[in-house]
Amino acid sequence: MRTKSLGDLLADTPWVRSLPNSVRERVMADAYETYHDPKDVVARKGDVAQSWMGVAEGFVKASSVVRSGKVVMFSGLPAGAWFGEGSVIRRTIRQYDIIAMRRSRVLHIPRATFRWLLETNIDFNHFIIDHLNARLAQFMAMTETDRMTDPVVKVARAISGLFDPIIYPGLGPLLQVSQEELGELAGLTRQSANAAVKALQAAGLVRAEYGGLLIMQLDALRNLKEP
DNA sequence: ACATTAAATTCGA
DNA sequence: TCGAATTTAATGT
Repeated sequence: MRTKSLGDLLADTPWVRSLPNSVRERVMADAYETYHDPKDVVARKGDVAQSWMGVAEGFVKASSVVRSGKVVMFSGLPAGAWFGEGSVIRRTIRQYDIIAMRRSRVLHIPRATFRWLLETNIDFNHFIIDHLNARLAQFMAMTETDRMTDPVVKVARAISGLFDPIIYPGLGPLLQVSQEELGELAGLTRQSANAAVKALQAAGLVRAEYGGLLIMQLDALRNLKEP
């Protein structure tokens, strides 16, 4: 796999691009990266947050294990996603486990640098506000979807939620998420997720591939309503 | 839960 | 380094 340098990756990141040169230099100097194999814990629930993180390559998830032992995935984080600002802003511990779902490369902006950006740069503040706002909307939609919709709509929302242009910019049309993972994301068993994928395929909205989905009609997935 | 198929990895030349 | 054999992962029912 061909890999870009840390500097190139940062230079291609939207919020970094909007920074003035002098500021960008410090960000580049302070940033570091980590690599993770599937199932690796990137950050553990309960740890003190040391950095704000971005997925450069791969796919990670934010999840929690509830008492029954069941895994609840709050959010799938594809390449391009930046996350964990909550714990960094509030100087508190992480609320979720961050786990790599496949081989992943994660960029880190140290807490001090992040806070300095927040305190000194207006453009960065705008970015963070938009980001938090988009995420809030996403979680509100998720709550709503959670209670009232049938499995096919749940899965459609889970998929389209991964393509939010503000939170996850620049994703290609093929989503490498297994049906098992899709089930975790949508709060369904793999079996129901499988049935839902079939239904979406029959409707021509996605194509099922081994280990992933080809997204055919993103808007239709977003707008899908209960039957 | 089980059977089938795809992909990834190992192993022998 | 090639391809067959084995193991692991994902899917369909």
